[in-house]
Amino acid sequence: MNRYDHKAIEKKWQNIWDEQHAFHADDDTSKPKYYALIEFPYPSGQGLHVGHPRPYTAMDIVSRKRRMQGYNVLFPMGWDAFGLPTENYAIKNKIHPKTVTENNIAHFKEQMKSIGFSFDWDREVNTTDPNYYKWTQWIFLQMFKKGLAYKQEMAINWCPSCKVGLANEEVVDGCCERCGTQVEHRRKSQWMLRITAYAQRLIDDLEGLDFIERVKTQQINWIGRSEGAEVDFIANGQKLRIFTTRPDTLFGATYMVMSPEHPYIDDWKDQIENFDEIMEYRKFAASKSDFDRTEMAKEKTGVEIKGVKAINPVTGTEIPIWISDYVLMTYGTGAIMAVPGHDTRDWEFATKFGLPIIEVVAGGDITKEAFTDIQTGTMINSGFLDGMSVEEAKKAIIDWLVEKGIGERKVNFKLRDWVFSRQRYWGEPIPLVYCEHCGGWQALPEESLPLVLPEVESCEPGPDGESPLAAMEEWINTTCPVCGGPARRETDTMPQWAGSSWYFLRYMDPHNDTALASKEAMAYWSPIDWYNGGMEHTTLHLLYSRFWHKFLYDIGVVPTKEPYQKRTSHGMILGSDGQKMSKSRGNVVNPDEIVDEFGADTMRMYEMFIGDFEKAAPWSEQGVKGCRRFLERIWKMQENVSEETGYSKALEVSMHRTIKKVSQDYETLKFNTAIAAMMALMNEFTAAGTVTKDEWKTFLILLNPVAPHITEELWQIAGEPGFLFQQSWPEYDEAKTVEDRISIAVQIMGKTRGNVEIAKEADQEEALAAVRSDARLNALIDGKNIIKVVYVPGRIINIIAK
RNA sequence: GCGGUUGUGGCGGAAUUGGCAUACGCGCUAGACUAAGGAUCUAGUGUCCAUUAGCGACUUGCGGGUUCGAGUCCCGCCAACCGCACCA
Repeated sequence: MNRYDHKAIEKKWQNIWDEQHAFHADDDTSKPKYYALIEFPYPSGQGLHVGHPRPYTAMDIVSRKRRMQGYNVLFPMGWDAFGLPTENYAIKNKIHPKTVTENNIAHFKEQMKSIGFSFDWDREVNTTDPNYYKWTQWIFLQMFKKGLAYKQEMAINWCPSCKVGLANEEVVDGCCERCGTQVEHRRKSQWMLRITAYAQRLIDDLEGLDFIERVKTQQINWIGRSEGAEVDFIANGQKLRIFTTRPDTLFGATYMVMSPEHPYIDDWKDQIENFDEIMEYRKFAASKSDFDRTEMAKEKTGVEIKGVKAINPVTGTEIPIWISDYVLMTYGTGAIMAVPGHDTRDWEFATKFGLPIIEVVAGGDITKEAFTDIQTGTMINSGFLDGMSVEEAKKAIIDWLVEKGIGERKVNFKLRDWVFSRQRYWGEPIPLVYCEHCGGWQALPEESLPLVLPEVESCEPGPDGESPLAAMEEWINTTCPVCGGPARRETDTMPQWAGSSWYFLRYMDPHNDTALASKEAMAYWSPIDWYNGGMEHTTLHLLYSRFWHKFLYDIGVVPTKEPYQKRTSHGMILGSDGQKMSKSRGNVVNPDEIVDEFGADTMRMYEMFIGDFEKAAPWSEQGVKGCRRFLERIWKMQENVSEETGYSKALEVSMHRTIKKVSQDYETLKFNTAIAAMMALMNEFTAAGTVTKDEWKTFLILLNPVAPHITEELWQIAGEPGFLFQQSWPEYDEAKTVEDRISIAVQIMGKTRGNVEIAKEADQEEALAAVRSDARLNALIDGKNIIKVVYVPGRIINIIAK
């Protein structure tokens, strides 16, 4: 027996798989299909991180198992390669981002190959490839044509020193990450995608999908549907519309609050007595993010608008109008009615500024805090609503508002439209031109796609924060596709999210140049059977891609309403100090070193054994060694395989039980317990001293998805024909998963006092008899009156005796 | 703050979903083999008490409750982690 030389073995099998295109998915419609997907990575300069292989190995296990179960499996890989870090790296090192991307991809690919994933490399996609982003642009154009893409003024983070727009991530404590300058908000006209038009469907269609619950609830909460009403107040003689979820409390509205950005403020400039103060506050609010502005714990700030008043439409009372940063222009109507008696934020605000608080729902003590309970309260001080429950009052007031023509029922969503413009180079060009003559934005003809990203000398943004493309006059100046006159190209690019919103469709038919994928390929492969990814993508990528897919469904491009049938999520791998791995903490583990020293199979196994797949787990070098030891013991076991066939009597139950356990655990993300079960079986093999050929073969097949190289090698050494990865998944016999005689726990008065061995199908009488025949246990109940016996077959017998 | 989640030995974690808490692995202790062991094998290993011995007591973040029986269900606390819309 040779020693276990992981390097030679792994290289050997990886080459064989490559040469044979062993994991290529045919469009073979005679077999049932299985589409397993993991989120394609952003190929960063740091290379693969030990966190990446965790989900990849998990879905690789599922894919390898499915192939053995007779499925035609699509398990693809690609690159989500546009984005900010590449561009910043390119600027800093004066290398073209395309070159940076190519290098990073080559590195990632080599690393992935060394881990032995069964990806179908013939279907690799790359979002920065013009043949790919041609279709990203095509989808955008369809959205534009359907009115789902529109331009709007939006605030962006602006570093006045670097003269560049910043991503939220590049803003640390309100300052620029690179130079530390205080970040300002600038308004800029941006392309937006109307995801809000799909808000209700994005909630409704979750039903029937096999997504883990926390993903569903997180998406539902993010979309944030709330039912309420819009009501017109009269402010400074004109209608000022507000949204409220508590129209029942209208009688308690003692003042109004507007967002500092509300356009009425400018309209009222001449009436407002303290306009300068208002403008100052607006500037102050603009320096903060929405996140900071809405933070509950912070001290409330605000300014009263002097010189203008509002009228409460139900009481006719004149009330003051304030501005405050906690009211956002992006939610509702940008103005609220404040009911300090029954809203926590309003209560704090009113208390701080000495505004009146009126109780309109009885049941709490509004001198101490706002009473917000909607179940138990009764309406008071509310005219015709008095005596009603909150629920009844909501209906009654909305009917009243509708009748008077000053309000209506309204459903609002927290979800906001998607800011789709970036003033950056390394992204898909937006295929639109602006034509003065035609008076607006015009779509490029579809035949002219892709609109290729022009070569630039430098991808640094322009002096006013415009896209680097804005400096390319030759490229910008073009002709209008409608009138043929002069027109200018859009210089903003798309965000990285664009390419990742439909990549799973491209895998179905990656080389098609007449459609994003053929109808046949999509009909066969849709939907994705299992998509695993990080929880951090739940409310952005996962939601964005569902939105795009629904749009494509509406225009008849894709065959299903939803892209993903099943969604699961993995936990993060932390550094050995329990902290998130990061260069600055110095706790990053490089997978190459693990593969080199211990082997890919060891690393794959350790990443699956490290803990609950869905939870974060800290890396441990000792744990890696433990897995390596297990593989060494398996390697040695090859010497103890007999010529006998079938399962031996001594191991029969364990074999069936382990097949059952491992088969189930691979389906339910319990990879750690599947491996534990195989370790336990291996311990039994060791204790038995020898195993039959069939026991060995079954064991190798079960382990193959986790450790594909060593098992394939051992299969060959055992002289078995064919490749291991082409074998059939083993079956088990349920009846043979339990011993004939089993041990059950005996409790007396609820305390565990011992065990008795009984037949597996024994009834309560027999179980009790067994307890009686055990002298020690019997002594505890002898002479006592048995009041109650609880017998759970196969588990426990509990005897209550006095 | 809002939303999502987690809390079990020295460590990673397991527990058929209300039924023998601590499977499996790591670490540790002792022994074997050895020139050597940071290799391998064997045995032991929750805490406390007792030790000629156990039918002993306690234990799943903290405090209550339901139940024959609670890590699991209910109520109230505490702590930690993830996301928050231009990172991917």
